[in-house]
Amino acid sequence: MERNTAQHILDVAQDIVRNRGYSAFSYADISKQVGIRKASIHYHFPSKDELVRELVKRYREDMARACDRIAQSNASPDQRMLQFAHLYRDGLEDNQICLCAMLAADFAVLPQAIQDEIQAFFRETEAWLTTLLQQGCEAHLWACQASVEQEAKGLIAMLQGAQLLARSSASSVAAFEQVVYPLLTAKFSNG
Amino acid sequence: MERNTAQHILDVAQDIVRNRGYSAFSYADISKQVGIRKASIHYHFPSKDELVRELVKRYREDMARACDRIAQSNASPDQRMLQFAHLYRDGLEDNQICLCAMLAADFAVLPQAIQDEIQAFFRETEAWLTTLLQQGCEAHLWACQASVEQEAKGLIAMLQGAQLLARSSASSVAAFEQVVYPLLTAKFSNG
DNA sequence: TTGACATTACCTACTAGATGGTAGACACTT
DNA sequence: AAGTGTCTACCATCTAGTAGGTAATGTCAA
Repeated sequence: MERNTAQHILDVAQDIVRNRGYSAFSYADISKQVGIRKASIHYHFPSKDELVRELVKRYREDMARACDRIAQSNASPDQRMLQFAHLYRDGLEDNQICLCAMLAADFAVLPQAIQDEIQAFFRETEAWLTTLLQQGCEAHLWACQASVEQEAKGLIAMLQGAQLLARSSASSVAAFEQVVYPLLTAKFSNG
Repeated sequence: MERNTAQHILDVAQDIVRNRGYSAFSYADISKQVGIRKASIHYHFPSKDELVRELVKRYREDMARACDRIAQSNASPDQRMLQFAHLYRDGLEDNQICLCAMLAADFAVLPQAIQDEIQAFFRETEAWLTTLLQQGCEAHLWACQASVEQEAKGLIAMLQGAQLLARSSASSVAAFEQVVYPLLTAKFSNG
């Protein structure tokens, strides 16, 4: 049925991890949802750690692609900022938070290789957002109070935090939007 | 040896949960660190869910007390804001994030009773910070761009997010401080 | 003061079920 | 014949939770 079982496994694993965290997901869960036996998952991913490492790697690449798409659109910096925020909102529709935010919470129980992937993810995202902020500053669309790097870190912290807190709300998406969008348009709007 | 074993169990459990999350902590872990047998923990807390529910309840009360202490000090609103931020920084010294932020990540696997406690925690914290922001506005120490409530939600999101992301850094405390304090003093400082 | 009973706080020993992972057989394609 | 992808059946280990016993302490009436 599935053309590519390995990808299907990763899809399901991603759903579960983003929803319940690293420690609360098991091969049995994946097995049920993918429709193959537990042992067959080990054929594609020898160990749980391997699986999650590849999962984060893929997620990192997906995020990079999504950011590239925003950067290559001919939208204005402030519109790009909104599109970037959308990336964080979208997952909440299925009560999912950013994979790497979830794994940052589980950081203490992760093997080194996965920790490295997560750090790389945040480094890349910060770098991308820093560039965008810089562009907006240079176009005199907004002014940065602190350094551009700090502002980028702060923004990502706010987005990830809003996402995290939103899921304890009855309607996650609405909670996220009510916090993030007013603050964002107040700061990064050309009126 | 321990005067109050129940409190000792909660102390250890809090350490573990704030560090590794809900799903990655077990009665065996507590047993080792407290120095009593697994079965004895069940004497004090009949089930894992009971234990965590009481844990969150106690944490919520502790947080309320800490906020009260700040509110009753005769510091200025901007100094109070910094003291509030300190609450989030302090845990990071032992690589611990806010208990309720961790449990917000694990939200999907928690029983209803614990979910309710967590929601109550965030509601209370938001209400407290809203009051502080309002006081600063009225004293003309700062201006709120969005509504005071939204600003409070955004601030807590930023603090929780910064805490979460900081733990994937080599030196968590420094990472947190570098993000939070410049932004905070830029926004809420009377110069 | 003493004997009877209850309570507290722990223990050992156990259960059923879940966990990640392995061994080896079985089709099916190339 | 070789490789691919799946299966059944199994393993050791860990999980929360239970049953039942034990020693120490408290309570209270005769």
